[in-house]
Amino acid sequence: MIGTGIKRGTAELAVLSVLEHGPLHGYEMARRIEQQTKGALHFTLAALYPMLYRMEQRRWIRGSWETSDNGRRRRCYCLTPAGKKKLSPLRQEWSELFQALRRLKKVSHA
Amino acid sequence: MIGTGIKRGTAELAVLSVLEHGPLHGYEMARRIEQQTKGALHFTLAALYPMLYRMEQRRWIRGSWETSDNGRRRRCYCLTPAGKKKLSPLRQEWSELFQALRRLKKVSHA
DNA sequence: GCTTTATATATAAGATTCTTATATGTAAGG
DNA sequence: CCTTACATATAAGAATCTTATATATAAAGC
Repeated sequence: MIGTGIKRGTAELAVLSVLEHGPLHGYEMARRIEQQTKGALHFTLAALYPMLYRMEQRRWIRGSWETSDNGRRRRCYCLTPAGKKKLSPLRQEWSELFQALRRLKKVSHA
Repeated sequence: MIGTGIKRGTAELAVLSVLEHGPLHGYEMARRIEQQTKGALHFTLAALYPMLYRMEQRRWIRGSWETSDNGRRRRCYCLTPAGKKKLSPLRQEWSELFQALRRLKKVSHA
């Protein structure tokens, strides 16, 4: 597993990525992210909920209260057009970061 | 450039990477990281110094005061054996994180 | 001589974010 | 019943980051 919780800063990308597939509520997001990364990424729920709130303030995602079949209330989030637009440059940014770190390794080995 | 400052959490890896090449002081570390990553990674010095202090507390690096040729005092840091040992698993961890994020993209596109 | 830029480190204040623990409540399985 | 899974949330404190400021020397330009 990657450290404890999720590596700082990668959480937003992970959330946007799973939401790209379709609307989800917090608990399920955490479950899928953990499952789809085979346990490599683990969300702490207490860190996830405030983060979803912040992302909603920024209008990257939009939440609405739903009542599921079994009567449980839950907050369902979907990507906004703005959030969708952020995804591509955000991935690009992370990709550049990785390359930069690799470059740093190579040079320091030279 | 990657956001402002350096992406959270990657700073430690960057510092250990440049120190692998040989001892350096803070200012020079920041300069080299920026240069070697072609400006992709930028250190804010006010964030760097406390971080070096923390890494020293953890015994990953060791600092000593030096007086350079031109009479300026500066704190020179080198990797400890413990720090060297951390480098490999730390790189592994980041590599796994990247793979996990890619996996998340693929699945969400499926 | 004076000013600016580069070198070099550091701290303070405030904002943000993370961790750990706790609270709440329903539903399903044993 | 009791435990686990579902589902969200907050509080307290720790850790970290940003912006601004302080200090001081040296080199370069004018």
